[in-house]
Amino acid sequence: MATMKDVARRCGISESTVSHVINNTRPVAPETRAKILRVMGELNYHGNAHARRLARGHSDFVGLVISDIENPFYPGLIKAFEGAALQGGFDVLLSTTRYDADRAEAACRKLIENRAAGVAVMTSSVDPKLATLLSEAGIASVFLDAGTPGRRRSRIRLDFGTGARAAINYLHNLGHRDYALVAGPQNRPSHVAYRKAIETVVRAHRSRLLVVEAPNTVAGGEAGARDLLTGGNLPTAILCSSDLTAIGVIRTLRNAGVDVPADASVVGADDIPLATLTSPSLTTIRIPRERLGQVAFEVLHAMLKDEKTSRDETLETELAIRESSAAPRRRAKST
Amino acid sequence: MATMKDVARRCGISESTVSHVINNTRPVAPETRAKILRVMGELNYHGNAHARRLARGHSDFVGLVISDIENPFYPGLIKAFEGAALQGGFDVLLSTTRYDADRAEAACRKLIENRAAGVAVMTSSVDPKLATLLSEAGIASVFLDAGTPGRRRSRIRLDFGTGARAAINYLHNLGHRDYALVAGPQNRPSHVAYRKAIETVVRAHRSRLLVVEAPNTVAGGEAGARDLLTGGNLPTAILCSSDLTAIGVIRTLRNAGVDVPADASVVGADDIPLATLTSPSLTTIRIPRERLGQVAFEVLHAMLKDEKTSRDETLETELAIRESSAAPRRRAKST
DNA sequence: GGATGATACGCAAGCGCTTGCTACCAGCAA
DNA sequence: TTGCTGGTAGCAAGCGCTTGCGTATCATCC
Repeated sequence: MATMKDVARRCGISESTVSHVINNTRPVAPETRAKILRVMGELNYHGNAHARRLARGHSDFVGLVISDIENPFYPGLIKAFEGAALQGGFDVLLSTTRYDADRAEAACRKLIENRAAGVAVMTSSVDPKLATLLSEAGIASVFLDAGTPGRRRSRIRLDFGTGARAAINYLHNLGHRDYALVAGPQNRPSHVAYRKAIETVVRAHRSRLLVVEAPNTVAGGEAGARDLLTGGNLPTAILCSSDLTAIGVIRTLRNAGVDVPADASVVGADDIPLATLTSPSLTTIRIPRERLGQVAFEVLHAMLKDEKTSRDETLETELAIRESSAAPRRRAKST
Repeated sequence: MATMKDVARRCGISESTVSHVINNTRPVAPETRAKILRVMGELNYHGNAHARRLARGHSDFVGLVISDIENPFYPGLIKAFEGAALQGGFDVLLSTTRYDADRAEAACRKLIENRAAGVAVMTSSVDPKLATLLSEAGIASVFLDAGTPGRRRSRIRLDFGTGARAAINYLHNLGHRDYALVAGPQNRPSHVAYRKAIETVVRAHRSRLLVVEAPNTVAGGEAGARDLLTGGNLPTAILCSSDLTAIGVIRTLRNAGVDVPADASVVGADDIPLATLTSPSLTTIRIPRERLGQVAFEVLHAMLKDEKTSRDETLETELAIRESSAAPRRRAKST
């Protein structure tokens, strides 16, 4: 494969001029430039990114670490992050952890070895070790709902409170007083935060809240719903840790002869694309994943421009009202 | 950031020995090795991937080019490809084209500049230019349903025939004789192939087939269904170019008072994850996307091991039977 | 007519690693 | 003693590019 030296030789000029033409980094006589460009075509020259990055001493990579690309929450986030990165002149290096701490660490090491300019860790739970690892390598990083901002390290938090308040207010106005929460695994910070938000708001409304815990999947939702059904006295409104859980809940309720939303309202979380496609479509607490991806990059970018910067952003969740919620049949519509 | 030279100096030995310890590429005395390892820890040393790749003259990157990560067809493919690549000791560089030819070309250039060992182009349509570009750069490549295999270039084809035959046989046995196809945009090779497969099989059964064309989306399915409804005499079985289309079709039919599957059976294509989650869940012609991802890497891998190799694989589609199909109500169950 | 700026380019020292070649030192057989 | 061999490790030439510094040329201006 042709190198810059080949091009230079064939043009009868020095490598540096070729380099300057390629990078537009100092003026070059039009004829010289034209000749270089022509010869580059003739030799089918393609720059060597490794050599360039080595010589420059830094790369244009930003890392994005996620849990699992098959989790419908991520594609939108990735797309937004990638879009912002591309626009900012960066390439993204994507790593998946599959919810495995070792893989997460390996991913970070890989990013360090690639001298990524910055790394966004958007996994559902993060080992604090990672933050240290990246910090010690002097790489700017941003974490989702984890760690504390500091030197070259930022954080983005999801405020479940806004969405939770909107949801409970909405349900309350419909006449609901009796809630259940199918909470996700309580070893994931986001699920803890979500649960806490719901509990706080429900308590403020002096309503009842029954909490069951279940994996963050359709099957988990089914299991959670079975738990609720066997408990007797099904709450009229069921909040879920994710949309997948909500789908499982709805399916199980319907199979048990419970109509959704007439007998029970079900509210999901995330607002994954499929939430609009199910029937009934899902009322859900929306996590702004596109915004999250975009902000993640912006935060990194800001940290790159100013070494001292560190940010602590908060993104609000909101309620998307669709068909899976309605006024309860069992209960009167006033306090 | 500490370099190999720093480590070597601090150990009082040469760089080459450090390198050999890191790569396990020649025996080193145990004490020396231990010392090096210790010092690497002390200095917080992380190898420089750029320098390594430059020195080695090749990278361990394989490229994966896809259309749009938000298309639910891709995540499973990506995951399988990545899994296989990781196992094979490669890192994957993911690029998305957003269905844009310019971006596709830019992606390939980027991969060339990164001296990717191989590139899998799994976009829904590919510009032949890309194949040339990669070939001329001497990079092994594999394309989905495009181009012809050749020097350092392979192909994977989807055989829609198997799935189409299974679907029509199944529907025929249920008593269907009157079909519609909501075909995707006929400028995409895969949609052309799919349509052709369906047409061939239906003709062999001497049944009727009405074809309408619509975008490959939920909205497209809705439009397609409206076309069918206004045509009067709705066919009893409707095949769709994708699962999203099928969802749109079902939704529109139901809104028009047509019961699925009692009045009309609807069959999707792809078998995206959500196909099991809708109600009714989707009978669909399954594209083995995990297998596709895995085979794509294997084909590349084979080409890397043997420069002369070129492969032409065919992957069969199959029928996944779920709730959106049943015997037609309108028509007797015999010929 | 020499000083002065532009303008256009070459030189060469890296960037941090890999790797073929060579060197040294036992230990041992001839 | 000489010559091998096996175990260790150093030397130095790259890999292909970037970039600070320096130089040559030439029109311009008192």
